[in-house]
Amino acid sequence: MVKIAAAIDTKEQILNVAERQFAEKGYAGTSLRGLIKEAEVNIAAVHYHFGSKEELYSAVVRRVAQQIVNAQQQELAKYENQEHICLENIVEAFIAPTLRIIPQMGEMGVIRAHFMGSCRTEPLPIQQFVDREFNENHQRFLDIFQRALPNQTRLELEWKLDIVIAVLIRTLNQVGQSGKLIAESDAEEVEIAIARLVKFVVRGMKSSCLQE
Amino acid sequence: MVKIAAAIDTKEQILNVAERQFAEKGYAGTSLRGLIKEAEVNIAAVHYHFGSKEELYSAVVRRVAQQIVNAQQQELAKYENQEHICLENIVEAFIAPTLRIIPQMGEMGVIRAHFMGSCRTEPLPIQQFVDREFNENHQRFLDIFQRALPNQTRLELEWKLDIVIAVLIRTLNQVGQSGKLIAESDAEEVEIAIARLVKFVVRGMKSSCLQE
DNA sequence: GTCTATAATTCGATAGAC
DNA sequence: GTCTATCGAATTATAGAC
Repeated sequence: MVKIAAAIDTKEQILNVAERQFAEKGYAGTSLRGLIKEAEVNIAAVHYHFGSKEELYSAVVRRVAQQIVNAQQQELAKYENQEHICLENIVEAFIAPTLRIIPQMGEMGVIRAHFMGSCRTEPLPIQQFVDREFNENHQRFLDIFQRALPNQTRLELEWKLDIVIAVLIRTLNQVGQSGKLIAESDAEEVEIAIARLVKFVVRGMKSSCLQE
Repeated sequence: MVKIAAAIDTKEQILNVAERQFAEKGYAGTSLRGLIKEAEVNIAAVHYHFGSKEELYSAVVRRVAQQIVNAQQQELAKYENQEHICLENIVEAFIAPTLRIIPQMGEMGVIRAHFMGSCRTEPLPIQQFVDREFNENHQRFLDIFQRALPNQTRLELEWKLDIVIAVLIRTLNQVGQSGKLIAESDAEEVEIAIARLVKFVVRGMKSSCLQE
C-alpha cells in the first residue's frame, strides 16, 4: 500500500514520456527502451502497468482523445439546443478546443497537440483503434452539421468534415514538428490561427455541390 | 554485362515493393527483410543498389516526387504565361495531377497515391528530405498564387497552400488505406473528387483575412 | 510494485566467395 | 551483380527474486 502513490507516478510518468516520443517518432519508430530511459522507470513497469507496447499506445490515445472529445462536446452543448444552428459556431467547436490545448497546458501543450496530429496519421493497424476513439464524436458533429446545412447529403457532409479533420491534423503536426503556423504558443497567436482556419473551411462547407 | 538487364529489374523490383511497403507500414514500420521477401531479391542487393534503408526510402521519394512535380509543372505551364491568372486553374493544376495518377497507373496507381500521402506524414528526420523534394515546386506555386491573389500577403498564401496540401495528403492516405472517398478508382470518380476538392479550397483561398 | 537477468527474435549492415 | 553466412546491436516480452 505504501507504493501506490509511487505507482501512480510511475504510470503517469510513462504515459507522459510515451506521448512525447510517440508523437515525435511515431509508433513503430519508438522503442520501449528509449522510452524508459527518458522516463527513468524500469522496463518491466511498462508491461506491468500496460501489458504491451500496443496497449501503452492505446492508453495514450484514450487519455488524449478523452480530453479533446470532452472539450469539443462541451463547446457543442452550447449550440445544439438552439433552433437555428450557426455553422461557424459548430466548426469552431470542432477546431478550437484542440488548438487551445497548446497555451492551456504549458509545455505539455505542444506535445499533446503533436501527438493528437501524429496519431491520426499512423499506419494500420494502429490507425484503426485511433479512429475508434473519435468515431462517435465525429458522428455527433455530423448530426449537427446536418442541421446547419439541411440541403446537403450526409455523404457530402462526411467528406467535408474529413477535410476539416485534414486541416486540423496538418496544423497540429506542423506545430509539433517546427512550431510553424503558430510561432508563439501564446493564447493570442492560437486564437488568430483558429479564426483563420474556421473562416477558410466554413466557406468551403457552405457551398453545396449541387448549387452553383 | 550479361546481368545488367537483370540488375535493372532487381533495382526496379526493389523500388516497387519498397514503395508499397513504405506506404502501408511507414518507414520505421518497414523492415528490409520483409521487403526482400516480397520482392524475391537478396538482402545484399538492397545495400548494393541503394546503400542503406534510408537511401532506399530517399530513392523512392525522388522517383515519386519527380513524376508528380513534372505533371504539376506541365499543368502550370498552360497558365503561367497568361496575363490574368485564374485561381481555379492553379489549384486544379496542383491537385489534379496527383489524383489522376490513380486511374492512369493501374494497380500501381493506388499504391503511388498512398505513398505520396504517407511520405508527407513521416516523422523527422525522414520528413526533412521529403520536404526537400517538394520545396522548390511549392515556391513556384506560391509565385503563381501571388499573381492570382495580389492583395494577399505571402505569409497568408503560404498557410493557404499548406491547407491545400493537408487536404491532398488526407485524401491520398484515405485512398491508400481503405479506398474511401474514391470508391472506384476509375477516371470518372477521380474527376468528381478533384472537382469537389478544388471547389472547396478555392472558396477559402479567395477570401482574404483583411476583407469582409 | 519494482527490479535484474535473460529469453527469443529481429534488425540493418557487411565480408567475401562466385 | 548476386549470393551465403554472419556480425553486432537492438527489439519486445517474461520469469522470478525481493
